[in-house]
Amino acid sequence: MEYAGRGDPARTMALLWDGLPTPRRGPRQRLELARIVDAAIAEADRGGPGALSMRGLAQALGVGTASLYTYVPGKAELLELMVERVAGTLPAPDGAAGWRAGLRGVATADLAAFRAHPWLLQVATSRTVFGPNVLARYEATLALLDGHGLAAMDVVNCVAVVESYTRGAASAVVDAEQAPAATGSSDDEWWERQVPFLEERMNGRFPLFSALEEAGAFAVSDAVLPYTVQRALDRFAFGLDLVLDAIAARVAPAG
Amino acid sequence: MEYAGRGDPARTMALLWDGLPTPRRGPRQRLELARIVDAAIAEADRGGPGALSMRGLAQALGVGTASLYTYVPGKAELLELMVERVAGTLPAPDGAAGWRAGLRGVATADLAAFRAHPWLLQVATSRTVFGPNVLARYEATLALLDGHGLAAMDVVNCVAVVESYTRGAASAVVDAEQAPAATGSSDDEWWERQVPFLEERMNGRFPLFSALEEAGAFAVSDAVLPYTVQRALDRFAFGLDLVLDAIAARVAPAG
DNA sequence: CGAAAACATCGTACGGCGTTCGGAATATGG
DNA sequence: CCATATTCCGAACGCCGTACGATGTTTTCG
Repeated sequence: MEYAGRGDPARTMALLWDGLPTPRRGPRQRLELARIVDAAIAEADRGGPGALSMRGLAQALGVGTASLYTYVPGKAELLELMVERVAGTLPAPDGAAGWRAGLRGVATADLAAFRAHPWLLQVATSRTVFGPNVLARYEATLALLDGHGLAAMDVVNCVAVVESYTRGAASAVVDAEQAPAATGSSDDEWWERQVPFLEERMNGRFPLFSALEEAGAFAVSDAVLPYTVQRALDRFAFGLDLVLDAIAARVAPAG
Repeated sequence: MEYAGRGDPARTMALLWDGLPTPRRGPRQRLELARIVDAAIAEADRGGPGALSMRGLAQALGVGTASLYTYVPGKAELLELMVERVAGTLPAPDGAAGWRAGLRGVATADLAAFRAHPWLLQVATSRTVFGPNVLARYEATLALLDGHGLAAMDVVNCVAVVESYTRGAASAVVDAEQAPAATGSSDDEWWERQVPFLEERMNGRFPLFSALEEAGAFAVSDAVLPYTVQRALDRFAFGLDLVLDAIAARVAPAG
C-alpha cells in the first residue's frame, strides 16, 4: 500500500493546484510536470505490481534518475499528482437522469478507472488527496444525493458505501485481470493444474458448494473474457444494484 | 499486491493439507512448518507495508535466509499458508440466530481479521487458496443463505457482495490505522498541517461539502480512536446494515 | 562397516528498489 | 563578469526475493 500525505503540505498543495514554480536562475528544465505525471501513469498502467519505478520512469523520459527529484519531492507526492490527474479525466457525476443513474455512473466510472489504472487500488484513501479535480468530483457526487430527504450524514455515508463497495468489487476484477501476468499462467492453465488435486481433496467434503455448483451458481454471463474476470464483473453488477436498492429504500422509505 | 497460485499446485496442495513431508535421510530439520507460518504472520502483522521479508523472518527464527527455501518454495506459497492458517482461527459462521446475524458475524470477523492482519488485504482473491480451513469457512458462509428461497446464483452472489463490501470498507479502516506508522505523522498532526492550505484553496469553492460539514455529516460516534479510524468504522457499520437490508429484500421480496 | 545417496544449512551474489550526496554544468541578477 | 541559484546526474547506501554451490549431517544399502 502506498501512502499519500507524507511530505510538506505546502509544497504538495502548490504542486497540486499551481504546478511547478518557474525558476529564475539555473539551467532550463528539460521536463514539464504534466509530462512526468503522464509518463508515470503510463508506466504504472503498463506493468503488473510495482511497475512504477523512479529509475524506469526516468529512463522513459530520457533523464537521469536523480533529476526527477528536482521536480517532485518523492514517489508519494508523485502518486498524489497521478491520482489528481486521473480524477480529472473521469466523466463528471451527472444527476440529470436521477440520483440512481448518477450514482451508478460514478461507480461504473470508478470501476473503469480502477481497471485502467490498477495502481489506484494501492493508494491509501485515509489521507485524501486534496487536489482540485478530486474535490470537485466528490462535491458533484454528494450533490447527486442532496435534496432527497436524507440526513446530511446519510448523504455522506451512502456515498461512502458505494465507494467502499466499488473498491472491493473492483479489486476482485483487477486481481482477476492481473493474475495471468503476475503469476505467469492463464486462468485456464491454472485451473487445469488445480482440478486433479481439488477433486482429490474436496471430494464430498463440501456438499453445499458442490450442489450450488451443480445448480449453475458459478456460471458467467458471457465467455468472451476469461472466466474469473467475467465472474467478477457479473458480481460487481449484481452487488451495485443491491446497494442502490438499499439506498433507494432509505431515500423513499415508504416505497 | 501479492499473488497466490504461482508454484507447483501439487506441492502447494500437499503443504496446505498435509504439511511437510518427513524426510528419511539427512540432517534433522531445525524448524517446523507451523512455527515458520506463525512467525511469518507475527512478522507481517508487526510492521507496516511490506514488513514481511524472508531475511527478517529467517533472523526471527534464528536460521539462515536460504534455509527457509527448504521448507517453502517461496514467499507466494508462504502467503497461502498464512491465509489458510488465519482462516482457521476465525469464528465459524453461525446461523443459529438467523442468516442476517450470521452474515453480520462473518463480515465482522472478516473486518477483525483484516485489522489484525493487514497484509490479508494485499493477497489477491482471484486465485483462491484451496486450503481446508478456507473452503470450510466458505461452505459455512454459503449455508447461512441456503434454504431461504434464493436462487443458487443469488446465494453465491449475495455472499460475494458482503465480501466485496467488507473488503472495501475494511481497506479504509486499515488505511486509517496504518497511516501514522506509514507516514510518520499522526492524524492530528497531518490535519493541522493541512488546514491552513485547505482554507486557502477550498474557500467557497465547494459549497455543498461545506454545508454538509456544517450540518455534522462528518462527525464520528466516539472520540477514543483517531478520527479517521472511527469514521471508517462508523461507515463500515452503516454500510453493512445497508447491504444486509438489501439482501433481506431479496430473501423476502414481499416484505 | 564403509560408501553412497539424500538432505539441510547457509554465505554469497545478482539485479532490482527509493532516495541521498556531492560535484559539474548552466543560466540569471546585480 | 562574477556570485548565486538552480538543474543534472553518476555513484552509493541499505534494503528486497531468490538461485547457486559448497559444506556438513544423517540414513540406507551393498
